[in-house]
Amino acid sequence: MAEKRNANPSSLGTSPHLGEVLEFMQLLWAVVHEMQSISKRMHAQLGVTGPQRLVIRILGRLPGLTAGQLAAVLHLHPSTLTGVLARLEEKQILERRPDPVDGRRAILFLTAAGRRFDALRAGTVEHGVQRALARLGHSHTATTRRTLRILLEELERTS
Amino acid sequence: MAEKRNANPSSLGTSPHLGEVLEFMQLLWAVVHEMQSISKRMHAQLGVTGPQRLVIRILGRLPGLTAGQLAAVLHLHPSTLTGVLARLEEKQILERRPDPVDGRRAILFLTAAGRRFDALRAGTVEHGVQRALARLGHSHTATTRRTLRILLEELERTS
DNA sequence: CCCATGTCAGTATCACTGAAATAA
DNA sequence: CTTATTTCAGTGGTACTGACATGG
Repeated sequence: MAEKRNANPSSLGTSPHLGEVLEFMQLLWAVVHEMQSISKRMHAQLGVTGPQRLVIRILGRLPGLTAGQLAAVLHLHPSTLTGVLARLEEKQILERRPDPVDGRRAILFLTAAGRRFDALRAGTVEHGVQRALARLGHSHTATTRRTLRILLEELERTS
Repeated sequence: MAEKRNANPSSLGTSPHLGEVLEFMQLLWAVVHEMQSISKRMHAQLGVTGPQRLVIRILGRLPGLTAGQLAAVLHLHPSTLTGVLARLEEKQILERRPDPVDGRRAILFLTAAGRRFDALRAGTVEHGVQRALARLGHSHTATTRRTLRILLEELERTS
């Protein structure tokens, strides 16, 4: 069964028949899919998904964010974030307190358990990204970041 | 402690407090999320999602693929592809014929309706990618493709 | 008998739309 | 009253694991 591991990738994985844009699409969706895949594995092994862990990491750096601010950082719809936060609160990873200044808002903090998740590295998406960045080197990393930002901008324009 | 941290709210999107890897993660998840978002909008407006359309585009170029081959091209688990194909078949976009050579296999073809979807451009993920690639230029496109491939490899190693 | 191909059932997260509740 | 913030209900697609049917 390990035999089926793309015996000849050059004919399928990078098929010359697909054309530049389509090949790029294939690659992009493969990355997207792989991120979701790892996210799924993380959930089975560690108990949190990729997006959930990103929330944890960001709150570790910026405690006391409101839900709306966090949604903006993540480019997420507020109603999507609600579900993510509910799952994290259920697992007692995150604490939601009412903002004393503005009662509509919730401000967000990690619990002690949350800080332990913040410190994890093995088996996370981040771990793979870290290796990729190391392999790319510092200048390529900056270039890639600019490229991703351009891609993101143009995707956001597709409305 | 009465430190006012309400610096530019716009600096949140590119916050300097996050660090290189975490910023990269944020950007990467933003791209992933935007792809899913557009996919959702496509489904509402055109009737097919992003992954479904990628299947259509690839089958348009390579008709007669088997399900297993297609799963390999897409880096998808066969059982995931089953659902995608079922939805496309239901919409009569795709036709599944038994392989005359090997009865376990199904070989896949677009219907006439499927070929119309293959020709669409407006409002698709591809359209945004195309604009981004045009903006990047040919040499940068090649660089980005290499970078994505490295990223994909390292992500796949996160098992 | 054993392996390969593919489907099916069950489970969970994400991502939206649209409406509603609450507070500024 | 109007606007802002967040939650809630409902819908659908993706992605797996593990079991299974069927053909080579």
